[in-house]
Amino acid sequence: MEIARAAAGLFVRQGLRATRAEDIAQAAGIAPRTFYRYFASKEEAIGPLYATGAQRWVAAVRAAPAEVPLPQVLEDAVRHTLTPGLGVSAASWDWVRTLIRLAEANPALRRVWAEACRASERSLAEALAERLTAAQAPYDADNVAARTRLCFTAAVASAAVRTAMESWAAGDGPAEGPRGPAELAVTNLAALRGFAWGT
Amino acid sequence: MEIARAAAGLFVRQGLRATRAEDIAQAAGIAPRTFYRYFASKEEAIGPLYATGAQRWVAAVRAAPAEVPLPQVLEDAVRHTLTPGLGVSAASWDWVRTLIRLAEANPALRRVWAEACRASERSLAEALAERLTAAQAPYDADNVAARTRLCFTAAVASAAVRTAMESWAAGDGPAEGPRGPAELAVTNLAALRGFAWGT
DNA sequence: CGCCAGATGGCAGATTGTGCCACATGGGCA
DNA sequence: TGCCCATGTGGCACAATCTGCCATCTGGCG
Repeated sequence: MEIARAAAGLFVRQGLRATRAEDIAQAAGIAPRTFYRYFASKEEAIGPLYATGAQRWVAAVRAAPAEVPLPQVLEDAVRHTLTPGLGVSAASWDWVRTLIRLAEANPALRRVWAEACRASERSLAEALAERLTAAQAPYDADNVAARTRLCFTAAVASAAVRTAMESWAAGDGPAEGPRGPAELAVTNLAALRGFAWGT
Repeated sequence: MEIARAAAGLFVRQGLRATRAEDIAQAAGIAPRTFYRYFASKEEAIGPLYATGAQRWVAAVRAAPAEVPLPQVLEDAVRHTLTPGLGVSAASWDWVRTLIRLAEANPALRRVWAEACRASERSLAEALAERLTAAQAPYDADNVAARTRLCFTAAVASAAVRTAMESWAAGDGPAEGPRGPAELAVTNLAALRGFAWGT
């Protein structure tokens, strides 16, 4: 994580191209060889920064009791994790915007971002599966149709947050208020009124 | 595209790790230097294979008249492009399954797949924007809320297809019939009955 | 024929990524 | 205390990946 911060700082300050893996290692106070023990490439170094926010969100979903209806759970999780001041400082949101823009601008980093989104989508799917079993609902992981439905639900929920983040980052609006990522995501979820969430 | 096929063949036959960029170049009958003129890395070489199917689908959506309701357009596009025999041979579907599994198994290739999905999602968003303007609907690309909604709609539709493909590829069912990718995708779209598609 | 634009590829070299082994640290155990 | 082992670290060499620069080829066009 220290490494990730060091990498992000260098990428922003001097560009992706101009920073070598060795530079990141030096900035993080480790040997180049050790850097490659943690990350397979220099781009991957900022992966953890992309992942943490999503992990908080999924954790919030997972922590919700199975009795609460899913749309409500998702909305609450969004409000609790994507709002400045709640665990994430306003300055951090500047970083988030910067990093997402960085990903937009660079193919190699965009892949890292895409992979992070995918990973969070997958862990959300697992969380949803747990909810189903917790609710005594019949869920057969071997059933192609059931699994597809679950993955699709996770993908839709995940996309609501992702597109909100990306749209917000592309513009220059504030991180809070009706144009902030949290409210944009909630709006997306609201558009899903009528979606068959799968009990 | 010849290059992509050559790369896929080598990746499947001898593994990603064991095939060097030079091998792909040789198999495709070009010089290593030329290979790098087309692709930034050896993994990227199979990107076109991931992209073509999605491009066909988006093209089908774009070709549909603006009068037809969007859910219907998406469903028709799915049936016309994801069904064996309609432009894509059954043998090709074996390749599709193999390539998706390859992506699942390898982080580097998974990123290429994720990037391809993302690219198709973006071009679908553009197609939807065109539909809106064609239908004389007010669409303001500078409006954060409007853009978010459009991107989200594209993401949801794209996810319906993507999760269908991935679920199908993960199992060993046939490429046609109710467990084929086309019907799985249609089922996903059906779950969106009630989704506010945005006129 | 001369010229140009675009595609190709040879070559050198910086950078990336990896296998192998050595060293340090710290905890458990006789 | 001395020994062993597990774990994290990093040096070193080397294969592989990319890139910049320039030479060559090819086809169209006046």
